[in-house]
Amino acid sequence: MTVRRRRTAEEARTLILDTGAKRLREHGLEGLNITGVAEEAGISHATLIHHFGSSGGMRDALADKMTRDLVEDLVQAFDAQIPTGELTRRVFDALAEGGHAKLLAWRAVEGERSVADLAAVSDLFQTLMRTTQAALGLADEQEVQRIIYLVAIAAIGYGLAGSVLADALGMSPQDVDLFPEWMTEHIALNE
Amino acid sequence: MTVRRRRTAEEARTLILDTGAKRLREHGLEGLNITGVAEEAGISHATLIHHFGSSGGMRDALADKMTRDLVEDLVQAFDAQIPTGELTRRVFDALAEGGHAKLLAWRAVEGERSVADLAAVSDLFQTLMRTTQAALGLADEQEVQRIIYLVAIAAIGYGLAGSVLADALGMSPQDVDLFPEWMTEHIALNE
DNA sequence: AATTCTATCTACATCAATGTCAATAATAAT
DNA sequence: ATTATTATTGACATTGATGTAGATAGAATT
Repeated sequence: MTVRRRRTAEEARTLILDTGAKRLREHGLEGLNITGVAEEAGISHATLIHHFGSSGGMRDALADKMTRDLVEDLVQAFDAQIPTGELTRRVFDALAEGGHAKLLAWRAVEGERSVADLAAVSDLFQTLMRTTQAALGLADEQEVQRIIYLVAIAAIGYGLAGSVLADALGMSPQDVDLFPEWMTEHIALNE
Repeated sequence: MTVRRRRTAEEARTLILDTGAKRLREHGLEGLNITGVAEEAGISHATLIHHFGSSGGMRDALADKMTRDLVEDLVQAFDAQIPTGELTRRVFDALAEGGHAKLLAWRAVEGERSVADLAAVSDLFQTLMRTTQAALGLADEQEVQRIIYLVAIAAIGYGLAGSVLADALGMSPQDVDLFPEWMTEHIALNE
């Protein structure tokens, strides 16, 4: 009766996951029900189940996709030949935007799986170890490891609660904006 | 017919919220349904609604309670006369344990309200500004502010993904354990 | 002992979300 | 053209969670 738009399976999956990511950003975890996602995507919920098997299947696929996106963003931030201050800023920005921090929060609060399941994350850290070691001219591997760890956890905290904490502290937007550069100088010069 | 245990309203609310906190820790957000909480608390779900009005009412009350607990833990960490390295460790520990990080993740992923709504958090930061300024002997208020901000976001990231990231980085347990002290020295000496 | 208060329960009603199934239609292949 | 494939849908069944209402039973007060 009605005209049906028939997508390839790939297109359909992409449409659904994009809609899911949007709803996670805008409505939180409650937005990730197949009924709501299907409605916003303009398809029936049965179609959604057809492509992902179940509600949980969709969420797992979404988490995988978002994790890949996050790692991709980070890799891109590291690829460029840029000063370490700018690099720190990019990592912070990567975590703060696009719902990446919400992805981490989501997986943390659910408990089961986590972002670091992905082998790409470990690879990323390996690359980062070498890059940082070269950039900072540090011989001490443990020192490099700790600095990366610090930047990583700080970036996550920043993405998750950075703006809220800045408000509570009474930091000006300029201060927040300059924070990554300040942090880089502050922690790197001390060697 | 059956024997009924009749608690005071206060006792009942405490029982319910404690059970809710436990379920959040062990089962994630899905554990926070009134049916499940009531069952684990050994009461009927109607009783739960009687005390909190609705499912959302219970969750709000739980978030409030957990926020108060978190602030209380932090205040306690700051009260003692201890070296700043130990202080950083306590902040990190406070965030990592007791589901505090999960509370933050939960509120972040839901979006609406946030921990910093509580006036106590701002008060906490005011106190902390003075304490830190005195302890580090720093005159520059902005510098103090940035250091506190750094410790705060790092502690949150640590509580949320610290162990997972440490694994991905290949850090030894000892390294993770010594990290707060290292961080304190590293960021404070540079002035 | 009688009365009041209200925490607690059982039973019921409702609603939303998940998942199944068979039919349909768009596209590709023959 | 015919056939095969499968993305898509509407209708239905099921389940679980939320909330309501009236009855019941502890505990305090009078």
